[in-house]
Amino acid sequence: MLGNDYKISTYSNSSNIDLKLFYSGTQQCPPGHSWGPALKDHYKIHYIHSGKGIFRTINQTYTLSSGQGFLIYPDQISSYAADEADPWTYSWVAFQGASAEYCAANAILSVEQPVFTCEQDDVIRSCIRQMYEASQLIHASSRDLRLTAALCSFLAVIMDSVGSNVQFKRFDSGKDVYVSRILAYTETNYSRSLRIEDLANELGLTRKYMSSLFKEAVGISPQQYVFQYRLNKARELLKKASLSIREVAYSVGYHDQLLFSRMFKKTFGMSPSEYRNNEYDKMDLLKGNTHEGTRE
DNA sequence: ACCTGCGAGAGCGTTCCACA
DNA sequence: TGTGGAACGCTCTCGCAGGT
Repeated sequence: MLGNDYKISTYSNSSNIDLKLFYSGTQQCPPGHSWGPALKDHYKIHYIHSGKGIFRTINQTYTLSSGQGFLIYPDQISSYAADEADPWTYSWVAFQGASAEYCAANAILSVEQPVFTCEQDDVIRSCIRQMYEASQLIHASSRDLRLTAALCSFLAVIMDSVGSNVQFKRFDSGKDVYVSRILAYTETNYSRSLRIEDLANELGLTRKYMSSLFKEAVGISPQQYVFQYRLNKARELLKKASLSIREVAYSVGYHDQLLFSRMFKKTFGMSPSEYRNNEYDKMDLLKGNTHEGTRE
């Protein structure tokens, strides 16, 4: 798996909507091997085992070598290229889901700061190997759990490493503890009726002060965050044919399907059923035009 | 089963200001 | 610097009616 040859694995563990592993692999790149400039519709982390190369975003160019990595954000133009003299060997992991952004933020990565250093090459290799081995399992349910577990391990290794050498802002000051508690509370209570006032009481703050703290740290108000979190969850749930629109609405905290449809359309420009039909059309296209193992 | 339009009330964010 | 009270305007939520 991780020798000089490369193998590519594509997965379809659709049962975990919080964090979904798309594909992963390892490649010893030929000199000058490049990708982009282009967009991706998911998160993708590259980790460099050896050699050198360049990663470019819209604002920055990074020269990277072994022990470093970079995160490509969805819908952000980027490109990368292996060095002509000393091309890199890297592993990549592509993922998506409602928790993906949260994981990126916890790894102290951002669109402005997408590069990290991680000295745990062996552990990273082990995680990639686990993903590959899990993908070979026959039973879909246990395979999906193991794929997600391997992805979580991979992200945890990066979080640990980045967190240990970072000079950026972390959730450890008094204010940020409040913010992280608000985030956690939202993510565990989004499916039931959730009042900002109650949340403020829970934290022992006034609604006004809590909102200002949250907005200062996250950039949007608590209500907006809950709103976006619910609708992103709904989008994932709508991809499941077995759930009716009413059930999806109820699952993400909207006890009124009518209100849910209205909010969904306001946010995404189409009704929940239109969104679902679009997703099915996309899946039909993919089934007809692609084949396993060719995504990188 | 699902979507749209409308109106009313409740909840929320923001601003200004004050206090410890 | 951290916190909160009052007030105001905006947005969300809810309920109803009607259409596809």
